[in-house]
Amino acid sequence: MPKRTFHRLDDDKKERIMRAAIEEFQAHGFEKAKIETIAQNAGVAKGSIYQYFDDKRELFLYAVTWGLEYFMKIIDRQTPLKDMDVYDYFLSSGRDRFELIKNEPLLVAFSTDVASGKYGTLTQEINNELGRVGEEYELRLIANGKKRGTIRDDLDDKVLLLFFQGVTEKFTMKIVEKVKDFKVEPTEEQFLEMEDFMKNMVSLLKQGMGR
Amino acid sequence: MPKRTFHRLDDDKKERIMRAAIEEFQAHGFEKAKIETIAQNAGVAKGSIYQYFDDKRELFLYAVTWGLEYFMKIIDRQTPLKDMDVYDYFLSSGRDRFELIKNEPLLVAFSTDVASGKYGTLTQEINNELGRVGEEYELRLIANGKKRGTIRDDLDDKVLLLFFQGVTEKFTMKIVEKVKDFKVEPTEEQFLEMEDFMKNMVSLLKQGMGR
DNA sequence: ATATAATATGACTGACGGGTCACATTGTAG
DNA sequence: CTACAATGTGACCCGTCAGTCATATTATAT
Repeated sequence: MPKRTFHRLDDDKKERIMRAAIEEFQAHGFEKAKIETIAQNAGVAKGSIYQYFDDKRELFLYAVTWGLEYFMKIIDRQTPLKDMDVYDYFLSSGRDRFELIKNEPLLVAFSTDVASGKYGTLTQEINNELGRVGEEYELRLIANGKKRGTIRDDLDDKVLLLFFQGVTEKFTMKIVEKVKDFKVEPTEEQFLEMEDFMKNMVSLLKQGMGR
Repeated sequence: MPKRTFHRLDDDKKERIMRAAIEEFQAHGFEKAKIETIAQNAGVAKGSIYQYFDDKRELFLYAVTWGLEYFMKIIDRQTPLKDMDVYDYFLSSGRDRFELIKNEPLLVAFSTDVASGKYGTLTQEINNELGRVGEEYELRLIANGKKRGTIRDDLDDKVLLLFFQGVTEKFTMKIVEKVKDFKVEPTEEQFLEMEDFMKNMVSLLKQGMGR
């Protein structure tokens, strides 16, 4: 969707522009984000931005997909998408996720906002597609769990999915929030705290809060 | 926060203005919402809006609190805030909540968006205050549950709170979404479906998804 | 009925920023 | 080195709309 000219840029410049864009959109939202500021922070002229993208909307949309693809690459490298048990889903990739949030807090925060629908109709298509893909994978996790007998089979998959999503999203948000407080390098202690947090979440997923 | 002039208006006019504002903000977001449109839909002149409010921001902020107070009145009338069991929390007030969403879909959707942080820094203060109040009540529910022995006591209240919020928020959102599909008056059948949905949620809260 | 205050109105203004464009700079081919 | 294409640049243009204000209307007081 960006123009040919953008693709011909060296990777450094491309990345500088995308990060500047994401930073600006994340800080001020779509409407109040200024192209001028993005250009300045990326070290290019305002006019150049329009050599690369038709308009603000396109720049934004590409920033979203750029961020997603960036994650895809990392996540694919980290956690092979084997069919695993729901309860292992987060635990197994806990350290990786923690690293990702720690190393790319801006990208994670931006993507979280996009996913939560903060950009309204702008990202509707992307969200639909993304939701579909995510759901597909999670539904497979649930189906697997039912087969293995680790998930109760008296409830509809859709209901279980909602439950699973509700819990995991909320906990992920909490972690993102926590990581923001790490002014410097997080300690091993902080990681252990996070791991404990994850274990509690999994325990709640599994056993619920009843007694 | 609105000017004296606004408070002197008859209730009809006040309500017309607030609903027009909420409709516009909900449809287009803060930045793209036009004062002119709000004025027209409320049947007043644009200049009049500025007799009532200092600026757009104030109008928006008051619309948020107006919506909340509107809810407070209804909810207070419906569900007396007695100390009840967590698991009864939603079930007991299910029909009332359903009615509310059915009768005031716009207000519910707007408030949901505000609560989910869709308006960014604009509503930060309100959200903080609201979050504090809500959490206080929910923590009391959790503490009660622990005392009664209906909630496991091996986990931190904060963790249980997160779990509870994650599940209930997601399910509430789903209901809001479903209600939007009722083009006309919802049937008893639809209500029963909703009730069943609630029961499943409570069951998941209680027992989790493990087997 | 007249004066005065309060409120209603919509044409107008000014700021803002997305997008353009004429010109400058750099890259490439012959 | 020259010509031509591709890319870079930022001053400028122009639509939009929040907010103003001079004037009209309505309410209140005497």
